Amino acid sequence: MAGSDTRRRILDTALAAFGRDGYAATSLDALAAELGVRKQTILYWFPSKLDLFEAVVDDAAEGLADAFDEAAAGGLAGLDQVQAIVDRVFRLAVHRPEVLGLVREVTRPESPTASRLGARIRPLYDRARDFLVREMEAGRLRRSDPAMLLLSLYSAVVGMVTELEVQRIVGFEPTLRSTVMRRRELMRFLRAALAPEPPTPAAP
Amino acid sequence: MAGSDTRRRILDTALAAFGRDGYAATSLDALAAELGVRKQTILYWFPSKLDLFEAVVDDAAEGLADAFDEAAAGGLAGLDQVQAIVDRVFRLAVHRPEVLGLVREVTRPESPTASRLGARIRPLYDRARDFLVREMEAGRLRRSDPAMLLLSLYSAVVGMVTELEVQRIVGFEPTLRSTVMRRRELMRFLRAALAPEPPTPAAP
DNA sequence: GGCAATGTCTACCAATTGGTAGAGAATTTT
DNA sequence: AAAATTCTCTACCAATTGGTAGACATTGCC
Repeated sequence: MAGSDTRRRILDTALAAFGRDGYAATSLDALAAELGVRKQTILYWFPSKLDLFEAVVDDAAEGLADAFDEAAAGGLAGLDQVQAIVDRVFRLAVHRPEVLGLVREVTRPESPTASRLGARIRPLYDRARDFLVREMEAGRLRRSDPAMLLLSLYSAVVGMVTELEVQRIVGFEPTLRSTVMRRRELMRFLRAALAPEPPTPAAP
Repeated sequence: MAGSDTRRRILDTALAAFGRDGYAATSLDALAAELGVRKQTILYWFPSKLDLFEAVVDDAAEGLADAFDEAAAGGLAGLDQVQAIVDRVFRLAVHRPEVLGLVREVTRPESPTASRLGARIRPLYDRARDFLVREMEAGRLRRSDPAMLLLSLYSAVVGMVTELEVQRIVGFEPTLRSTVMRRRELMRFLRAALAPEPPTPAAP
């Protein structure tokens, strides 16, 4: 069963390449060269480039779901749970940046694979939404439209994690240290935005 | 001077195409067909595809700078100024979504044009940073690392504006109405995160 | 009218693309 | 050991890619 190992290696390398360079800029030949294998071997395991891409998307979605499951397993509440998820996504971003790069690639307007990722991610979205509603009703998070809030969170987290180049432009070399700082600052930002309103302080 | 009009049309169409489909997925032939012209006409005005792309990036950077200038011209302070800029970026995103799509394309890891956009955007960044520092010192914005804060803002705004597909996945059809809602919700988010701390309310 | 500059075109080209056909190992099954 | 299955390979291919060379038209200038 050395073959199934090949399949796994193709998926991993393809995820990295698609996530880094995008679908169009990744050629099967280049991928094969990186794998030390012929292009036809790839086409044996995946009948076409698009099929490969879809398999990669499924694979990445699974990875994301696992990460979320792990972060949600602690059964935390309110901002602590939010923090746990942010931490987990950051960790994913550090040692597998391709995954989030791929998300960015798939969520391109008019991408035919978008709905595929959507279907895989939908359960995560529903769970997150339910969580937010519950926590808002319990008064542990500030009240607001949960769907909108999720978009804000998604944008802030993925953006912060993904836009490495923007950070470089702005003068942050993405070291491990700066990543820790980024995560801390992001959490401060999120805490400020999400903390329940204080019980109407006396007017100044 | 019909030629200079052609040049302009090429830039506009290329911006739309690069911003929508990305650099690699945009072929000169397709671009030419969309323009009703032969590929060689494009190569007459821009010596190579990369040259065209760089010109497009410069063009987009100019558009962004103009938008910021316009939003900053009012000389507002604190959250009002932030809101004015967010409004302006949203307006840009509604009637020229390609521009932000291009930003996303350029800020891909290892993109050779990233530094180009960076150089063009740098003055904007410096101005924004100065503004934030000033407003924090004046007590009109919550104190925090201005560079980090800018990244948070950038991520939240661009993310919210760009990730149309994510929104579709999540069930938001991007109508004009929903865009207004998104902007409102984002501003609520930002206000909560940026408003100066209230003068320590009495402990509950 | 002649002439030079400008702009768009036709005709190619070499390289690369995703993909097909099928040979030849290696491994498993019988 | 023979046969069948599984896997990777070589050999091609048609289409598309970015780009070159140069003909042809149009325009403004003298």
